[in-house]
Order: sequence, then C-alpha cells, then structure tokens
Amino acid sequence: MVLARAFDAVEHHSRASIARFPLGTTEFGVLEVLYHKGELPVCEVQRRILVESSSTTYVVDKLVQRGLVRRRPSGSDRRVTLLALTPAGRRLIARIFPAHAAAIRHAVSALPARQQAAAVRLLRSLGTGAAERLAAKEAHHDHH
Amino acid sequence: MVLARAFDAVEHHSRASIARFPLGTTEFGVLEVLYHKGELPVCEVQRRILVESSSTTYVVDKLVQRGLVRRRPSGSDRRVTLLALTPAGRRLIARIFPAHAAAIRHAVSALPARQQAAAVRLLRSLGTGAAERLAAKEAHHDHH
DNA sequence: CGATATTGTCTCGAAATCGAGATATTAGAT
DNA sequence: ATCTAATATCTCGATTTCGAGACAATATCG
Repeated sequence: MVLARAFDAVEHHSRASIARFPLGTTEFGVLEVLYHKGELPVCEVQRRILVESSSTTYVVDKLVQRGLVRRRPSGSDRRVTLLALTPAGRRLIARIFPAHAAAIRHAVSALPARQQAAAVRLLRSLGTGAAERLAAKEAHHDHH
Repeated sequence: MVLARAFDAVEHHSRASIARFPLGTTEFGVLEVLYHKGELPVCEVQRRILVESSSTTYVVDKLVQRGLVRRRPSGSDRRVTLLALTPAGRRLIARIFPAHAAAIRHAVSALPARQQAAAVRLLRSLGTGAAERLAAKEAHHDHH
C-alpha cells in the first residue's frame, strides 16, 4: 500500500507535468527513451516504458502520424523495426524534457538527497527481486 | 524510474495473484477495503483504492450486479451512499484474501524485514511529501 | 538438416480508465 | 436568509490499455 501510494503521488506529478504539453504519459515515455538511448527496436522501447506491446504499437502509430517518430526496418533481424526520433520529435522532447525533470525532482524533494539514494537502493533490490520471482513463477508454470 | 519499476514488478505479482479468482484488480480493491474497514461512503473507497470517481462508480455497479456489494443511502448526509459487502461478497473476499496477502509477502520478500521497514518509512515520507506538493500546486493554481 | 520453440511486431476486438460536466446536497460567508 | 463554494455521486463519450492470436523470422536442439 505504501509503495502504491508513493508511486501514485509521484505519477500524478508526472502526469500533471506532461499535461502541459500535447502528449500523453506513454507518448512522452517513447520520446524520452528514444531521446536518451537513440534508435531502438520496438521491443526494447516496450520493455523500458512498461506497457504491453500492443499499446506500444498504438502509441508509436500516433507519434509516426504526427511526424515525431519514424520506423525503419533493421538490416540484421528482419523481424525488428527500429524507432528513432525525427528532427521535429527531437526538437519537441529536447524542449520539454528539462521542465519535466525539474517537476519530478520537485515531486520527490520531500526526501533529502541522502534518503533519496537510500530509497533508490532499497527499491532497486525490491524491484529486481520481485521481477525474478515473477520469472521463476512463470518458468515453473510453463514447466508443468 | 526505480520507483516505477519496483511498483510495476509488485503490481504484476498482485495482478497474477488476483487473476486466480474472477476479479479485476480494482474490484478486488473495493472488496478488500470494505472487508477491512466495514461500511464506507463511495468517496472514501475511491480515495483508498486510488482511481477516479467515475471508475469507482463503474466497478461498484459491476459488483452490485454480481451480488457482492450493496449500496445504501446515508441517513446523515443525503449526498453520500454507503457501500458494504453482502454475505456473498464477504465469503468471497474472506476466502481469497489470505492467499493474496501471502502472494504479496512473497513478492516483497527480496528485502529482509528490517529493510522492508526502512523502505516503508522512506516511501511514506516520499508519498505524503509528494501529495502535499500536489495539493499546494492545485491551491496555487486555483488562487490565480 | 529439420522440427520445434522463441521472439518481434502487428491486428482486432474488448475492457478499464479517465475527464468533463450534470445534479443534488451541504457548508460557509456576508 | 441568501449567495457562493465545496462535496458526493453519477452519466456519457472518448481515450488508453490490454489480451489473444496471426504471422514472419530467428534460434535451438536433436
């Protein structure tokens, strides 16, 4: 419950921040990851923004239509299509990202830096541990 | 990001656990809060399960149709309608809650008890701090 | 090599969630 | 008392997200 409440409160800040621009949370996530990581396969973007693959397809469609992202087939693996920002997409995310980062910093500023670092360590363990347990459970279930 | 990942991983456990029963996550949330707190106004349930009021109405409708929850007008405030479990709803949640609680305990068991307590303290500060900042921002915005 | 499993992407409906506003009620202020 | 603001619930339409599966390409293992 405490985890859910903390996440919800920070997410509200994030949504409110992004709502200043003509983007949804998921759309922002796609632009942001492409901005920081460069060209990536769809599945990689999907893993990073934590939504299901069909949602990713939908959101990317909209961003392509708006001329913010382009698709390109990968040469090495013909199943994958690579995503990258267009110049317009890059301009947009470069303009709004700093303001968003500031909003998030403000959202979590109830914790002083030292405690933020401690929270990150704990949450990282918690997250990877829970993810491992999920994977283990699926393997066990598949096995049977 | 770390917060989002930790929450997502634990939520996956929660979803998978609840999926064993014929309930959605939000439906489970309503039953659970009524189970532990007794009869409550709709708005109180809404605050506790962290979704918007229109979603709460929708979910409660479904639970009422399935005979798990009943609505009752409040005597003291004619705006509010109180929600409570029916006997069938109580039986259902009493049966499945222990299994769900065990699943969540397992999900977070990567952290030993001492670190879980530390994480709870940090996340509580983070959550209430972020929520206060949200409220402050809205007040400021309204003011103008 | 060949059979099988896995992976990456997308399509298609269905479901959940949201946002804006309608309505009714209560609380607060002048 | 009356006017205004705030609160509670619900309706409706739109958006977002999901889940199951289709399909093609690649990886794996006997």
